[in-house]
Amino acid sequence: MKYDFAAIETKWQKKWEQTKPYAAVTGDKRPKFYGLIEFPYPSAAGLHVGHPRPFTAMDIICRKKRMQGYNVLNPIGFDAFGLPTENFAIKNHIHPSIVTKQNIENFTRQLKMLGYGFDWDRVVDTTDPKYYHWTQWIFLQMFKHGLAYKTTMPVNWCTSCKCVLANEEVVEGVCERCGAPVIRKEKSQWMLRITKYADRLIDDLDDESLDYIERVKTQQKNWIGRSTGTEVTFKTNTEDDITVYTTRVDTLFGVTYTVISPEHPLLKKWQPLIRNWDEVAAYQAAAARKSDFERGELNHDKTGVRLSGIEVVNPANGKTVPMFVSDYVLMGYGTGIVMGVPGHDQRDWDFATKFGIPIVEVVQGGDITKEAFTLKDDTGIMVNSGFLNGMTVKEAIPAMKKYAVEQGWGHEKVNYKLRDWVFSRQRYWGEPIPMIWCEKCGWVPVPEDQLPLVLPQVESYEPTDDGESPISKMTDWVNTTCPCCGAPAKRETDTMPQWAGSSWYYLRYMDPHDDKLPVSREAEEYWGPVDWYNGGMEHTTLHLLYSRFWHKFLYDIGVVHTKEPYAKRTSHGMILGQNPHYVGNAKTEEEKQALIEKYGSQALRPAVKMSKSLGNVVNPDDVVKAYGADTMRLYIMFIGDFEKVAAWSDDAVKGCKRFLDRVWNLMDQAADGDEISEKNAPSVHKAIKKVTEDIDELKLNTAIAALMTLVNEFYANGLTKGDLEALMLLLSPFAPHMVEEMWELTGYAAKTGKMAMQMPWPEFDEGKMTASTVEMAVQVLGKLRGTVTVPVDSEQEVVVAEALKNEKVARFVEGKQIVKTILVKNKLVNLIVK
RNA sequence: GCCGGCGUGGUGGAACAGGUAGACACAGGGGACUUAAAAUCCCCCGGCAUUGCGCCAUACGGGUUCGAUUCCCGUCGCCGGUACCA
Repeated sequence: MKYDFAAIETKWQKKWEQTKPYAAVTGDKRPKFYGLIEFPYPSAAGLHVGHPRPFTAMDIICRKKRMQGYNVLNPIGFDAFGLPTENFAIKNHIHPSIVTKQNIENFTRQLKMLGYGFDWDRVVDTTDPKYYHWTQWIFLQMFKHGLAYKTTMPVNWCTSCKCVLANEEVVEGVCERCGAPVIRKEKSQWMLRITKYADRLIDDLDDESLDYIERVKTQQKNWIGRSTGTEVTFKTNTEDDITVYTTRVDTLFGVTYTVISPEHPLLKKWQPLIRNWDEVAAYQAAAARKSDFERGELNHDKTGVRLSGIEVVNPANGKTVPMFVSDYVLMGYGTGIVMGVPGHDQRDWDFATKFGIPIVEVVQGGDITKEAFTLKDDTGIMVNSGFLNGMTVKEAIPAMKKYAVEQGWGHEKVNYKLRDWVFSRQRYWGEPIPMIWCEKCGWVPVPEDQLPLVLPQVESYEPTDDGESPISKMTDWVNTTCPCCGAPAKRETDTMPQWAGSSWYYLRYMDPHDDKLPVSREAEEYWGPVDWYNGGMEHTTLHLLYSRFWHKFLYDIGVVHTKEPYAKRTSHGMILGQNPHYVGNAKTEEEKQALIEKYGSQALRPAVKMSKSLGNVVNPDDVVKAYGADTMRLYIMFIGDFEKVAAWSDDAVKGCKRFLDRVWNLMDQAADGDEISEKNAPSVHKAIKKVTEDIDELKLNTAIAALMTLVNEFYANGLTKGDLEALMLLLSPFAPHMVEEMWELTGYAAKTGKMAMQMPWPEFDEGKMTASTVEMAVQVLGKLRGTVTVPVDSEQEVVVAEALKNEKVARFVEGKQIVKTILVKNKLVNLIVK
């Protein structure tokens, strides 16, 4: 009988649809396991082969957990608000809600086609008012707790599209879509005070119960960017003192100037005192015109203007130094004013060199005529620094800090790179922010019993010329009355960013139909926290940080009972496509040269990111059609180390199909006998151990290799039905459709009354894993000279005696003395001769 | 620049509390079965020497060790994140 994957997969998918073997039961007595994958954005292009990698891995983990007796929650949903859908809708003149509905239907079809064991009764869709009701509710709680506020701040403004862009939409200083320059524009925006949680977001990462891969923790910490330094106050010749922030207070004696950011409000106040005001004002205006890109990434050339008439006094030595305005000082970090220590900070060195400012050495160890000496370790000794002279930098920092505190002009200060979260988007396809502006009462929340505040239907959802959300044109909707005083008032027309809906969706899966709370206490206490969350590296900073922040807030207001949302976080690597311009494909030297000339370093890579323009996109539909879902699942796991990038290969897929064919054909060869055969016992038990452990460690590629090895053994040794039964159970999480069909055909379904996926996971017996003899390596002076077969656990004398019988070994030992013998039990013996 | 990570056959990749490098697979070669092809089954497959009994091989150069892909120091190259954060 042939392995007819198409018919088999359709048959079993239908059966699972009807019998719902993947339903999660809240409150069940079995131990719970909540396995989560990042829900997809339902794009018009459909599922990409990148999706099945994490989805299949988590599906396998969850299937094994079910067989091990766990009550498993393995949910799926759709992160459906956002720009791509809105842009698609604008281009094709279809309402975003219709586009979304179609895309979700297509994704659902594809996900079911791949045989995932999702609980389809718990699907979450972020654009469903029943869902965003609670997204809005959480926002209101944040507002009530002082975590949401509105403020004016610069945003990215596309000069051609005339609209506000998210940072991700600005690529190298121009608009991602139209290529026009992007400038900064002041706009009033809703903000979330994530900075208030900065310390907890860092410190809780070190909790022992939190199992995140190391690079994720590091990235979170770097993003928050906590640094401990000192704030130092300098007196000036004006009525205002200035304060600077520094992490190198030890270098205070090396200060030769100070710099103020062009946006600093003090400049305006000092206008009458600044003798070259015209020059300064011109510099300010020029800086404001520059995009962040010009100011930062592109151009590190230092510019600036000296403030004529302003002088400041270094509190450490009483010396008077000048002040400059320069855009290398950021208003948003520290105090917006820095002290210039050109001897020991490269940026300051560049600036001082350009403006002819003196450079003073206060830490010995470098050559400050060539570059700044910035080392912070013990190699530098303090000089030209009064009472600090002779100390190392490490000693000088606390000494100076202590002195500054005593003198009353300095104190320790912690700073963060993390800024508050810009939460407004002037776009249509997002959750309306449920706030009302009243001239008398200010910002008033929409009463909770009026939630959800449904996104109104508009005629045009294109961005408006003035940069306001398209909803602002809906005067019927915008004009309302103040819930507080009843006076005429206006609704907020900004919507939330795409990050909003994804910040708490994992909670909704626990209790998806609740209409009183985002999640009931009962469901959350049973299912929380997520036991295992896998997602892409591209989400390890923002999404992870945002959702951890929301979760901590919900913890504070008593909605959830854990401090962290996810107990364990892993990440998968991207799937790359074959590079059509790879030099390796070239037949002749000339062709090679031509490719390198045309595509540069791109031509040197065998695999690159899939893209339509390169024509290397693989569609899961095509793979499933040609080889079946089980082959697709197997291949995407076999492709390589789960955490690393991997290149798709059409050829290699065939190998996985061949393997499944070989498994299928074993049905004809299995001899009677319900037990695991004695001959195969060591192989079977080793395979059980390997597959069990590898799934837990996310090493799905070697788990599959172990199954392939087992099948090869069966072909070599023959097998019983009992051997085949063990193989079917081990393969069931990987190739569920085929295994269920085999389970039925071999009579196990009738005998047990269960599907294979409902059987207990096989247990291995350590005692049955080893044969009676073992092959050991024999080394002479550390070099392999032969192998011997000896009884398991043989003593040294036995192994050595046997080893010396080996002709080759004997030759290398001949005429020499064995001075030492190293034995690694059942593995090798190393003879040291002289 | 800074912070992570990685460099193993023609290819994807195994093996790292130091212990037979190249599991498993793809591509390639040979054979069996076929009128033939596909499919299937069996064998070979790092390099150089030789016709098996040797030498060299885990980016490169050192070190520790009986023994290093694995640990340490240095160099080169690639990938990801981040970037005038004082």
